[in-house]
Amino acid sequence: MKRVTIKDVAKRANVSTATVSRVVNGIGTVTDDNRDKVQTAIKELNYFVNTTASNLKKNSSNVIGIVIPTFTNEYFMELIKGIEDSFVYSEYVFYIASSKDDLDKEKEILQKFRESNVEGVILLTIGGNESFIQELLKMNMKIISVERRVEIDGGIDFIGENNVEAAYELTKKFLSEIPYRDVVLLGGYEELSIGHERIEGAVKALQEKKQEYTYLNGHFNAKISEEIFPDIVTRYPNGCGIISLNNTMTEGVIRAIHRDEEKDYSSKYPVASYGKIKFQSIFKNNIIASVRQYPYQIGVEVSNRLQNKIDGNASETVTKLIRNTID
Amino acid sequence: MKRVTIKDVAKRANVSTATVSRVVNGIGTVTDDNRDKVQTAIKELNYFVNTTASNLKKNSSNVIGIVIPTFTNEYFMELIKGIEDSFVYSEYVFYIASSKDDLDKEKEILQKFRESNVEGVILLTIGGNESFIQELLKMNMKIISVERRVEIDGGIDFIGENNVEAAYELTKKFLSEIPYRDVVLLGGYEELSIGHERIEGAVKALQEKKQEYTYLNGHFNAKISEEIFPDIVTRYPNGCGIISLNNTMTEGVIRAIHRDEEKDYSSKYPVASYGKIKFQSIFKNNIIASVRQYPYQIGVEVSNRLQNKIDGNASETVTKLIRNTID
DNA sequence: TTGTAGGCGTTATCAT
DNA sequence: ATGATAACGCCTACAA
Repeated sequence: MKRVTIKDVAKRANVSTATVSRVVNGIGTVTDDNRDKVQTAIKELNYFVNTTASNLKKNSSNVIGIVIPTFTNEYFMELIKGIEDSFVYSEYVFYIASSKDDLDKEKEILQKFRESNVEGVILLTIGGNESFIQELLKMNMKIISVERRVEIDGGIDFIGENNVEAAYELTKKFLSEIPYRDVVLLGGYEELSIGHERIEGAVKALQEKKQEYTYLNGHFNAKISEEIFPDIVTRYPNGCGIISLNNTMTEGVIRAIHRDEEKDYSSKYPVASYGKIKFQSIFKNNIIASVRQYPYQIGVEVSNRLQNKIDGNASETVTKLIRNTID
Repeated sequence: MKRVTIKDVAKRANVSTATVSRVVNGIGTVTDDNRDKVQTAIKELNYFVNTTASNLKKNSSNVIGIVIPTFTNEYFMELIKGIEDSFVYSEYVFYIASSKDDLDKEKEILQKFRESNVEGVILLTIGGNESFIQELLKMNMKIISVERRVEIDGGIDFIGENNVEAAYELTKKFLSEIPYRDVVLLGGYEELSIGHERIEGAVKALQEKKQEYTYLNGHFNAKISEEIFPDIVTRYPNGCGIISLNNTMTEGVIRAIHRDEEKDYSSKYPVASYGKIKFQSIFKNNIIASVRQYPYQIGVEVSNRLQNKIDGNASETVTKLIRNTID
C-alpha cells in the first residue's frame, strides 16, 4: 500500500501541493473554499504528514535528546517529569537514552543525536567525554549539562544543585545534634561533581567543628553500602554517626541497620542523608538529618533554559543552582 | 556554517557521491585506494551522516516508540531497562513518551509516532484509544501492547502478567495464613486489565474459601490508600486482613500503619500485596504474602518479540504471559 | 491567492 | 568498480 502524500491530496482537492502544504502548516494565505477542499481530501485519503521529509526540508527535527545514566533512578525520573511537564512546544518530542554508566555508550548516544539533528541535548554525564562534548559545542549544538558538571574550556550551561553548600549544612546540623561522637563519612563518585563537591562540603563542616572522621567509599550504591555497615559496627561497636552523601547509600545503610531486629542500632548509629529515601518518615529515628532535593524543579529550569536557547535568547553561558533544604 | 554533506566529501576525495555512500554504508564495491581517500576526506571535513535524509530515502527511521503512563514508576523503568538491554540492533533508538494517564495525550503520541515513521511501538495503554489503535494496526504499524491489554478485534500482540492467576494464588496463600478474619480487598483501575483481572483472581479465591470481604477502591494510588486506612480501622477496630492489589497502594497502607508508633497495627492488620515495595524485608511483619513481579523479564520478551516483527518473523498475533511468583 | 519548480542530503538503479 | 541521476516527501521562493 503506497503512502499517501501531499501530491495525492493536491490532486484530489484540485489544488497545488503548495496549497496543501499551506493548509497543513497553517501558514500563508488560502481561501476558505480551498481550505475546506483540502481538509476533506485529507480526511478521505487519511493523509498525515511525513515528519522525516518535513524535517529534511526545514533542517530541523523537533527532537530533544536526553542522556541519563540509568532509567531505574527516581531522581532522574522526577527530573524528566519536570522537563516534560514544563516544555510547552508541543511539536517537540523527547529521545531518552541511557548511557548505562558507560562513557563509550554516552559518546555513541551523543553522536547519534548529532546525526539525527536533535535541536537540543540534555546531558547527565557519566564523565570522560569532555573533548567530544566540546567538539559538539563548537558545531553549535545546544547542550545543557544537568546535575553533573562537565568541566570544559569556554563553559557549558549547567543546572544542578549546590552540593557543597547542602552537604556543609547537612553535616553542620548533624554534628550539632550528635556531639562527642565518632563519625563515618560515606561518599563515592569522587570523579564526578556530585561526588567530590559533597565531600568537600561535608569535610568543611567537619573541620570547622574539629571533628575527626573515617572516610568510606560506598560508590553511591545501596548494596555496597549495606555490606559496609558491619565494618562500621566492628570499628565503632559503641556507635557512631554516619553521614551518607547519597540517598541510595542511605537506603543500604537503613537496610543493614534493620537487618537484626533484636539489636537496636537506631540510637547508636544515627544517620545524616544527602537525599530522601522511601518511607523516610518511618525511619525518622534513624535518619535525623537530611537534604531535600528538588529534581522536578531542576527539570523545570532545564526546560525553560532549553526553550530560551531554541528561541535564540541564550547568548551567555549560564550556571544555575537550585537550592536544597535541610530537614 | 554550512553543513558538510556527502557531496563535499566526494569532491574532496575526487570520487562520486555514490562511492562515498558505499564507503559510509559499507555496501557495494569500492577499491581500497578509493576507500582510503574517502575516509580521510571524511575525517578532514568532519563529516557525519544526516540521518533524516537517509531515513527519507530509505523510508525508515530506526526509531522504536515507547508509550508509558508516567515516568515515575519503578515497574515501568525496569521494563524499559529490560527492553533496552536486550535490544541488539544498535542502530535503533528509543523515543519514550509519557501519556500522563491521559488518553488524548496517548493518542497524540501515537499520531506523532506514525508521522515519524517509527518502526515499532511498545504501548502501555491508559485505555480508551482502541479504535485509533486499530486504525494504526490496519496500516501495518508494528505495535506490541504490554502489561495492559488492548481489547481489539483481530487481536494485537500482548506481553504481560497473568494477573488473574497471581491474584488468586496470593489471596489463597493469604487466607490460609489468617483464617477467621475479616478481609478488605483494596483494588482499583477496574477499567484496565491490570485492575479487573486482579480483582477477578482475588474474588475467585475469596469465594472458594467462602470468605466475606469489603471492597474498597484505592485507585492504585499511595495517597488515597493511606487515607483509606483510618476508615478500615473504624470499620474493623479489632483488625482485618488487607489484600492490596497493587504495590503503590501497599505503600500507602504501610505508611498509614506506621503513622502511630505506639499503636501496634502490625499484627492486627496483616497485608497481602500484589507487587513488592521498597524495604519489604523490613516490613515483613506487616506484609505476610506478596506477588513478585518480573518487569525486566517482560521487557526482554517485548524486545525479542519486536525484533522478530522487524525481521518479518511474526505473522501470528501473540499473547505471552510471564509467570509471577508468590512469597 | 495560487501554482511551478528547485532543492534539502541521501540512496540505489542503471549505464559505463 | 564507478559515476550520473532520479527519486524519497516536503517546503518555499518566486512568478503569475
